[in-house]
Amino acid sequence: MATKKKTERVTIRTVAEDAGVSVAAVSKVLRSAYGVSDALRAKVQASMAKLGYRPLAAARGMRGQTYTLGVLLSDISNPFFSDIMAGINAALERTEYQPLIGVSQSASSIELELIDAMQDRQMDGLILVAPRMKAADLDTVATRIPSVLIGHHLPGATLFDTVNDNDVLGANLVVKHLAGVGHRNIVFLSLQMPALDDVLITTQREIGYTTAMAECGLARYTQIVRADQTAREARTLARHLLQSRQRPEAIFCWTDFIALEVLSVATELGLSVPGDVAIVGYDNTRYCDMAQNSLTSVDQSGQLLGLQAARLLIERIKGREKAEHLVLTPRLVARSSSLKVATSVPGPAAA
Amino acid sequence: MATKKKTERVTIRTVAEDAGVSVAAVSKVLRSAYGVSDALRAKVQASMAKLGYRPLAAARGMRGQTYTLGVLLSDISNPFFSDIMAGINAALERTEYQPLIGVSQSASSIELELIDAMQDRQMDGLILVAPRMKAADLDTVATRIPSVLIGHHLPGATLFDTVNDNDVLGANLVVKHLAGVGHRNIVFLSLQMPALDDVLITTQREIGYTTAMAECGLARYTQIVRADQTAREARTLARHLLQSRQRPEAIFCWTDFIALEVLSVATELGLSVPGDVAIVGYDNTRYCDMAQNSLTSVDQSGQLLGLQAARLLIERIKGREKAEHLVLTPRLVARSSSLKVATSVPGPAAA
DNA sequence: CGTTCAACGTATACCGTTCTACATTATCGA
DNA sequence: TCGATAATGTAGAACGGTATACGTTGAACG
Repeated sequence: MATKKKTERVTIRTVAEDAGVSVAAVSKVLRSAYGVSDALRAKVQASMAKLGYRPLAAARGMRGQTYTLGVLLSDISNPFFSDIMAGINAALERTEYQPLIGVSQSASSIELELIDAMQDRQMDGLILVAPRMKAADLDTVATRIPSVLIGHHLPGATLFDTVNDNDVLGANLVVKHLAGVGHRNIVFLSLQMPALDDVLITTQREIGYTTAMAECGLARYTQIVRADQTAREARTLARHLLQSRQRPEAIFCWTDFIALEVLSVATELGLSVPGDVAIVGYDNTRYCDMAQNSLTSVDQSGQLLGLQAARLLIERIKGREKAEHLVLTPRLVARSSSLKVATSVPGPAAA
Repeated sequence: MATKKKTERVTIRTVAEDAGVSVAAVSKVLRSAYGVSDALRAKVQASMAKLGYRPLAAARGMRGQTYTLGVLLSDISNPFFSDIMAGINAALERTEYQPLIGVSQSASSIELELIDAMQDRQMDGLILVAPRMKAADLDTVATRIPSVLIGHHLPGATLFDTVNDNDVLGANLVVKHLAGVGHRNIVFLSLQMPALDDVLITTQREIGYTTAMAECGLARYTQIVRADQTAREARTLARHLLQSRQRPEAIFCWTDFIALEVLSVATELGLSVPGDVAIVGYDNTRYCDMAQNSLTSVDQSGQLLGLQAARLLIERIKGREKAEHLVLTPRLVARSSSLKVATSVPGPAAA
């Protein structure tokens, strides 16, 4: 009982001593490595349980793995990301891996710092959600740490895996739906980007929008406007659009949060939705289904995206070299914000 | 140039060699420890910059600090938490500390696992946001790792600091406001808890509600109903309340998200808000200000809470022993969801 | 009955820091 | 000029794991 020092930490050595085996044997059990008899394993596990031993991640990190995965989110306030996290957590539930989140606040400089920080902390793998950093930086990162990207279209990438929803199709569905209920002057409210880049989901959605408009014979109505992430700028832009002489018949927003702001501005201006203007969002977050919003949106199961990303990452950590690129299929959820007139047939309410 | 091994990692030794000093000297510079001349510091820093040296957290963790702080969130989908994170990030901006988030999904078992995981990873400090774990477990954690709790009322705690908003006052403001515009039958929609415990913010709000009702002479109208975190249960309960014979004149919800669900149900039932029923939320998240919601709420500056918590944590890591307990003051933001009749004077819209 | 070889264990170098204990100079007052 | 003291720098032992390189068995085989 009375050991010399007080509050002695339980290390692999303590366990070895208690079980009457070597340190290496304990380590083998821990890593479920080759060359351990059932008897020995049992003995060691008994000792570990008895002593309440927990391996120290820092020490493991010095030579092997840390069993920690880094998740890079640009902004936790977007409820879509919480779906992704739920999927990641579900996938890692029964594994030894622990996901830890870093928030980049949508700034590419912070993004890089954060990734460096994760690298310094010897993370075994990275899940990057809609990163904004340069392609070259991304490659650098991916060569050092197994990485999976969500919301980054680069099917030719060899250094990392990607998991995406088909954003071109998603935007396509929206335009077809709006055109189907008779709208022609459909504006796409997109995200302000430093440069148009095919890897970005917003660019993909712009492509889907433009293509679909052409396919519907509405090419001459094609109009893309862009605002940054802030509610403020989206509102200014929305106000401008809604008060202009030829007010759009429908505004399709790149993400739900922006659509909700547009809905707010329309309401303030005394416009009826969808009577005066139809509004559509993207991501089908929980707010869409609330009756005061009843926002048509595109469902892209964030949960599934997260789950698959985590699965791919584990595979990659375990040694897979060949890149995989998953593309899931979106689904339109029509609600009353986009139906033509008072023929409004709202989708079934939740609960 | 051509060293033996390829892609040699830049360690403290590489730097020492390059600068022509000892390893210990470099370490001293890193830690800005005592006994370094300006000349030496300059030399070392030049080498570090030249070689792009970054200290390995795992190695530091073996001996000293990891410069990593753990943030425990129950659920990232609540936008209030993103405000808290923004505050934490702001406070740590210019420091060496890196915050990493773990999500417990509101389950106290996961909560404990997560804290163990953070402990295994040698986090220097913990910020726990509205934890659900038992007091004893909390004490155990706090004795091992410097901890600050947000949204946990325990002004007598000696092992950790707390940062809170005055929830009793917040609920008080709401009741006074509602009573002021003539409501009497005010129901409080609270959170289902395993047991009533004064440390919980919801209990505090219940107390504030009950007290204020009594103070307003409305004791006989006092009614508290409780639902769990899910939208489903909140909706069921809301439907029940709104369809009952004596429908409440006002429903005060413990958090915005629930209030928005209640608003949704009310809208579905064809009730006018605030004409038929007033609705009030808590946290003043971004959704409150949207015109379709225009939800009266209590602002408790999550940003400030996060900022203060991070500040206190750093102090504690640096050695402060005496516990500090901050209580901030909430502010009511009245919007049209709670005004008596068509005299509705909506608050100024954003932007 | 020797040889081979898989199965099981062990000893120990090593990972990249921190930090104590100590060595070597300057600085300076008497 | 001589300690005494402060200032600066170094050597090297930890920290707690991992994983390589071996040593020892015992069973199977020819």
